[in-house]
Parts: sequence; C-alpha cells; structure tokens
Amino acid sequence: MCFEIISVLLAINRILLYYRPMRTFAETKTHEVTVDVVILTIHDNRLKVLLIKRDKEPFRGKWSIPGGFIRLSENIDDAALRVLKEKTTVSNIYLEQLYTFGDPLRYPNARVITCAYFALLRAEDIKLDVKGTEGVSDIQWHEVENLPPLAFDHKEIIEYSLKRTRERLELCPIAFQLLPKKFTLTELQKSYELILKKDLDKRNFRKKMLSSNILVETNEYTKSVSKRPAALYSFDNITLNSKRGHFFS
Amino acid sequence: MCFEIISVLLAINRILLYYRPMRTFAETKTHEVTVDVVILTIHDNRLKVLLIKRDKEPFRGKWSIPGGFIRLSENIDDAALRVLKEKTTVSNIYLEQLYTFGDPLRYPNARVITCAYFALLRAEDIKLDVKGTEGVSDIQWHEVENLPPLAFDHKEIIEYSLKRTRERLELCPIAFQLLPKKFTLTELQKSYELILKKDLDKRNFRKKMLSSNILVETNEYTKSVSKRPAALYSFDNITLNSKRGHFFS
DNA sequence: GCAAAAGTGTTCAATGTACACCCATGC
DNA sequence: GCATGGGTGTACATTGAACACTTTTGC
Repeated sequence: MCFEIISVLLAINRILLYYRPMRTFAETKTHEVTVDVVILTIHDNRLKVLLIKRDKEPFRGKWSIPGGFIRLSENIDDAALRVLKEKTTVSNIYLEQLYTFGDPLRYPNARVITCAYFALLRAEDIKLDVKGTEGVSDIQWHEVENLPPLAFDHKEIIEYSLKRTRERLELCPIAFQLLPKKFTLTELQKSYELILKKDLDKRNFRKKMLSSNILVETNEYTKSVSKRPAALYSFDNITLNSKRGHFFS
Repeated sequence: MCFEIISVLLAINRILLYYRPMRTFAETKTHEVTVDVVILTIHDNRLKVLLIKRDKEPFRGKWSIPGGFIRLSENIDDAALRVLKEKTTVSNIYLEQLYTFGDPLRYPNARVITCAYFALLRAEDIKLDVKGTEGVSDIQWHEVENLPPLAFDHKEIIEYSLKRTRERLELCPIAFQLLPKKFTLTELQKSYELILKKDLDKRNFRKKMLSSNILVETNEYTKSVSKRPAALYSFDNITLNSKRGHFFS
C-alpha cells in the first residue's frame, strides 16, 4: 500500500519534473546538465564561431553557442557530438572537452551546469539550416573578434576555447581541421596567425611545415587573378596519426 | 486550488528526492553531479594519492578519491575546495579542474556525472582524520604506482590527473607544491623524476633550476647521517607569480 | 611593365643533452 | 679511511629567430 502511494507520487514527480517551467528548477534538489559546443572554422580569412539566435527564454533574441541537455543514458562526448551533428555534416572531426562551467548565477532562475566542448571544422562541412531546430530563429557565423552580445556566460566560454585552441596549436598542427581539404601554405600560415594572434615569418613557417612531413603535395595549383599560382597541399592523415602520440605527448 | 496541490506535490517531491535510495536515481529525469578531487603529494620519495575507504554502498569497502555532491548554490571550484578542506589544512593550494566524467555506466543504478579536480599538496598540510566524515571508514596515502582496487572509474581519473600533472610540469615548476617548504635540489629533482617517470641528468637539472631564479637559498643545510649536508632551498613566490603569466602562457 | 602574392637560404642565439670527477660529512 | 650522497663545467646538437630578394602570373 505504502509502496503503491510512493510509486504514484514518483510517477507524478517524473511528469512534473518533465514539464516544470524553468523558474522552478532552482526549487528542486537537482542540477540540470547541458553540453555547449564552440564550433570554430576559418572562412574568408577570418576565424569564426557558429552562433544561434535564441527564440525562447531565457535570453530570447540573444546569440548563443549551440547546446542541449545531456540525455540520461548518453555519455557526454556523445551528447556533444549530437549537438554538433544537428548543425553540421561532420566527418573526422576535432572535438575536445573544454571545461565545465557551473557558476550558480550563470543561468537565470535555475542551476544549470554546462560541460563545454570545442570543435574545429572546415567551413564546407557546415549546413546553415534553422529548420527542425526548436527554439532557434537564426544561425550564423560570427567573427570571433567581433562578437554580438551573447547569452549566459558564452562569451567567457568562447574566449576560453580560443585560449585552448592556441595552446593546442603550439603542440600539434590542428589548424588543418579548419581549412578546406586542399589549401595553400599561405592559407595555412594565415590560419596560424589568426589563432595565435601574431604574425609569423613566412620562410620560417614554410620551413617548419615542410620539414614536418605532414603535408602532401597535390601537384595542383590555385587559379587566381593577376598573381602567381600557389601550390595546393593536403594533409597526411597517416603520418599525422602516427605522430599523434608525439604531438599530444 | 490547483496551485496548492502542485505546491504540496512539489514539497513531497523535494522530500522524496532528498531521501530516495541510490537505485531510484536513474528513474528520475535528472542527473546527479559530484566533484571528485585527486589529491597528490610526495612522501618518503614516492608520489602518493589520498584515498578514502568507502563505508557505504555502492562500492562499500573499496577505496576511492574524496568527493561529494555539488550543492545547488555553490560553484564547482568551491565544491572542490570544500571537499579538499574536509581532508586537509589547505594554504595556497594548487587546485585545477581536470575533466568531467559522465559515462552512463560509471555509477551503478544512477546517472552521476562527476567534475574531477586535482590538487598538489605538501604532505605536511594533510590531516589523516576519519572523524566527522560520513561514509568513510579509513583514509590513507597510496603510492600511485601501486593502487588498490578502486571504486567507480577512479583509476581512470587518477591516471588522467597524472598525465595532466606531467604536462603542467613541463611548462611550470608546480612540483614545489608537493614538497616541504624547504627542500634540497635532490628532493626537487626526485619529484620531477617521479612525476615524469624518467631519470634526469643531475647537472642539467640543477643548472636549469638555478638559472630560473625561482629558488631562494635559505642558507640552511640538512643534518644527515654519514654524508655531506645538502643546501636547503625555498621557493620564490614573488618571482613565480610574476612569471606565472609566462609559465602558464 | 606592373601589381600582387609565391617562393626561397643563411646566419646567429638560445636551449637542451651528454658526460665524469672531486667534496664534505659521520662513523 | 671509507661509504654516502652533494656539488660542479664544457662541448656539441637541435631548435627558434631574424632578415630581402627573385619568380610567376593576369591584366
């Protein structure tokens, strides 16, 4: 008898938890846990982050990085990948857990802890498509140097992802993940300069890249206007993977 | 009227949530979130981790790293510090968020996501005291090279903390945090060797340390048996802090 | 022929690595 | 006087940093 009452109450409990409005989160004894993914790419010689415009409270009308609640039976990496797949056509993606942000005041009227990830993508692998994404009125690339007002603590999260990307880049050539499959050395150098926020010496950069044996000559060249064509390179996955242990120590 | 019923149900809900047994966690719509702290030190020329013996299910009788649930109004760093303070007399501690582990199967019969931290402490700052710590039957240092069977995924968490400590040590001299306030160069070198798991050249090591200007001569010497006394050094906090921007990039 | 970006080597400084012997002390 | 760990310097290799001119193309 007692057990049946508790079962009924638990069932009601579950339903209430499911439909409770945001503002009651803080009144329960639990935290919500989300993943948020900073998606970076390089496009038009600019380092850009994918932002969505929120069409629901809180922060309706503000921009934010894509995210979502972690499902009960889903591990956190899979949740991040799911968020990523909603917005992109992923393939051989660079996705890394960044940091977990959990200030009690980061989310209004609720305790929401977010496990932040960052991903490096080729711009060509992105589909900018709002359809089917509930609560989103727009989706756009934004230059990281010129961000609009952001929801929650997403400005801090993006800044931290840039810092981490910079640290990673000093150890291994992850900038490839941001470029088209075939790229010129100048484009590669430019991507390094955008991430590291400093100019690099052209000859030293090329020497270092070419001596690392991770580049493959494609024997193709750019066709451009009024200048010398540039050699296109691609990225030696096999050599990189064999060096991964070294690059990532 | 409807509001009152909901209020009563929510109150019952809160009570039930508070007292529900572990096995019903997974039946609710929420995750539990904990912090776990890997506490490292060097003692008797060994790298050691602080473990507690669990006196409650799950994993009763197994060893685990100290941890606890994050309170609703507490940020995650504070929760980690709270766990640390229960076991130690902290002062100027090195505490860093490590990684968030959230495999659905890591915790039996519940979904518990844990935000792992690691801390580097002087052995002298630890109090090994079980009193007042509910659910703990023992607390001991264990050599990281010789761990007992551990609860949950704590073996993985410890291993990851060692990897991270190694990476940090290559960038900045955090090994100080593990040693007594006054130490010999040989002790410092030994701590590097324990963390990096490789032998270092004595002359090169001393040259590097002494030229970095982060060591202060105390003009004190060890008094030992049948050997030459060794100079004791301490750690120049001022110089280190001014270099922190550099050490941590 | 000119604008615009591609491509190319050498020199120097700093840093890391290898390596072997004398010193101070307690017993 | 001997056992034990403390303390010391040089030579070489590797890596990073500075620096300016020629080449190829489209117009």
